[in-house]
Amino acid sequence: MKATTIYDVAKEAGVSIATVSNAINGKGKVSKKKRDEIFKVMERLQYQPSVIASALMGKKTYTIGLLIPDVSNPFFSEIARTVEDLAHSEGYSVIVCSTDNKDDRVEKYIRLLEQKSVDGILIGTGVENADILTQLAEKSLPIVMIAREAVAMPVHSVLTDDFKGGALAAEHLLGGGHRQIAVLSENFKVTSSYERVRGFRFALFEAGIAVDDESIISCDSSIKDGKRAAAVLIRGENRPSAIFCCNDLLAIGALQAAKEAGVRVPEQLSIIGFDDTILSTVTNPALTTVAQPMDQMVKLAFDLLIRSAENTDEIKQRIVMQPELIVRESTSTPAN
Amino acid sequence: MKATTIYDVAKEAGVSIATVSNAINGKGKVSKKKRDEIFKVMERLQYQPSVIASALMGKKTYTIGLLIPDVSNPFFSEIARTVEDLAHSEGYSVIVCSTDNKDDRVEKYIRLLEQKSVDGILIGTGVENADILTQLAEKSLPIVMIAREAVAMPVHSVLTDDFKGGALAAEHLLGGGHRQIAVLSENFKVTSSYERVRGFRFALFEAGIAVDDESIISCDSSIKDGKRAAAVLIRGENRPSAIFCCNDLLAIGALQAAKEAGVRVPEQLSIIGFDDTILSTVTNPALTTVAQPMDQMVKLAFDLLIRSAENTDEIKQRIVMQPELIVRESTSTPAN
DNA sequence: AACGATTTACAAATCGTTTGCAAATCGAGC
DNA sequence: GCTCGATTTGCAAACGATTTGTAAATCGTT
Repeated sequence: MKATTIYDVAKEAGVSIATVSNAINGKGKVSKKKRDEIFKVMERLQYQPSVIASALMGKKTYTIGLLIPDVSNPFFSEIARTVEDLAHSEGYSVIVCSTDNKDDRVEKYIRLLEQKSVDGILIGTGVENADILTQLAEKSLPIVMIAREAVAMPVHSVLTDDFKGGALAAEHLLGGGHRQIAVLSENFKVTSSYERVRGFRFALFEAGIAVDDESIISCDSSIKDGKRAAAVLIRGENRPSAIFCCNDLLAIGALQAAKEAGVRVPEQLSIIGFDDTILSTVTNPALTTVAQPMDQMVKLAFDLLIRSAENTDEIKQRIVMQPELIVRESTSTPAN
Repeated sequence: MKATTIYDVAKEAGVSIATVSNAINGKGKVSKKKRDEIFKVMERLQYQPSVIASALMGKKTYTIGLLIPDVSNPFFSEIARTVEDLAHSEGYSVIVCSTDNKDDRVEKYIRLLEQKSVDGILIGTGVENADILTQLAEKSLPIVMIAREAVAMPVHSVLTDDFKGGALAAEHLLGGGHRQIAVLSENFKVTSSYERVRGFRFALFEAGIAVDDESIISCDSSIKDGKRAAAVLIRGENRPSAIFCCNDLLAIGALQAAKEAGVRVPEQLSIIGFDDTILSTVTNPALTTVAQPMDQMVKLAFDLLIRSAENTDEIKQRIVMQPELIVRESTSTPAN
């Protein structure tokens, strides 16, 4: 059975389609009597305007895209959920795209979203070449980067002060008396991780502590890889008394490596994560970590996205939020 | 700058739009010479056909909807990721909708997806009234339920034998010598949970063990609620030696309640979960749980969805998969 | 009753595709 | 060179909405 169209409603209500359209959108004047009649018919026929057709006439599609590395990663699935709630409350739907941080996927998905005429794209994954974003900007497709740096790109962005976050972690460890400290990082191409490590090292440097390069390991962002990398750190000849991990996944890997090696956390080894995902509350010991105010960030980013749909060529904003240290159980003063 | 349309390509290539369309879709015959010319122009102009316009002509939108209770819940975010990968590999995008198990949301989101002319909907959340599904079936909008029962509904479904899963958990606990057993369940309106509990109790019944009603608690599906509910069980006068939780979230709540009450898991209390999410590998002790073969299930469901788009009014299938017990560290023989 | 001033309703054009059918082109056979 | 199928191409009508300009209906005044 075909869906009912505006023609069916018009015929049934004895008016023209223009009048039905006006009644629905509250545009031109429609007498109360006809309007009531039209709504009654719409109700009876279960009429629902086709978003497709009205999008073709240049109206919005009420759909936005969300680009993230991986929805099944708790950090991003929490973002996705917040985006979704915000979006739905304003009548939008969201198409989720997991890029696995692969550049070609980023590009492919952006093209796809463009073809589908989304009203905007929220990007929470790294973007290599600014070209594609410039093209979209020219087509005035709103884009907002979230939790990722976007230097020299024609887009709004809202992110955390990752450098500061790294420093926060360093200060906490320093305060606990740690001197032998290692770092577990995601691939340095991920700017947020790079900044975190930079901030971390800077704070240590200021305190007169050096981190030798062998104690900084970078690997893929997964529990498994974190575990493997942490294992070599732990088995190494001068085992660190603390490990700073660029995200919670890596920190959990480290926790597992420690457990397997029989070293107790936090008594023999302190571990600190980043992101404050649900995972960090679930481990035992619970993970000390650095939190980003994600809900606020997402809200800001979403508003920016929707607003910039109306108000294009406005100056691109770069909003940076402050991270916060969340002390739980995985860190302490070193035993020695 | 406006996007390039099929007209631009046609004019530039010196042919009609019909020919361009044919060249793209490989429909009517187009001479090699013109086809090459057309593709060259498309390349040069960066032409991308508008999905909107072609959808209006009755073609597919290459978009599907995914209805789940909550993307930020690891069980569902893992499903979402699998769906997404499958979808993208076939050129589809997926709109994710979190329903929080609220009936009105389910209905609202389905209507929304319908308006947007998605090619199909994958439902992983409970649906109260079959009416709405019947309507969609009449409009021949393909629907597949996943991990949820759909009795008397005109849709395909692929799910786990939850009854069996519950029994598996019971047998494991029984094998460990437990006799004093409690159950932590999600709201019984969630059919999968209901079945799990039913299967669990049945297996105990067959072994001659009874679970008194006070030892079966149902609450919202979250760590916090699980913790609260488990706490009363643990503090109760005759503390169980084992708790069967209908999903991993509740099990983690139980784990936390135990930790807080100072009872050791699994020495003093065994806890078993359900779903085998990433969370169950992260806790300490790692969670014994019942796994559903989600990847397979999602693949099956997706294929059913896409295939039933072509082949409508085919008989509705109900595929049921077998659950598997995953023994980790949170269960053991009771201490007494 | 007739007038202009307002409302209200409508017909037609438009958005960017697909598609059935007619027109044009082509190659081959005589 | 002409005719006849076969093959390519293009025209024009959808698809389901929005929007604009204009005609018709309504209203209040005199």
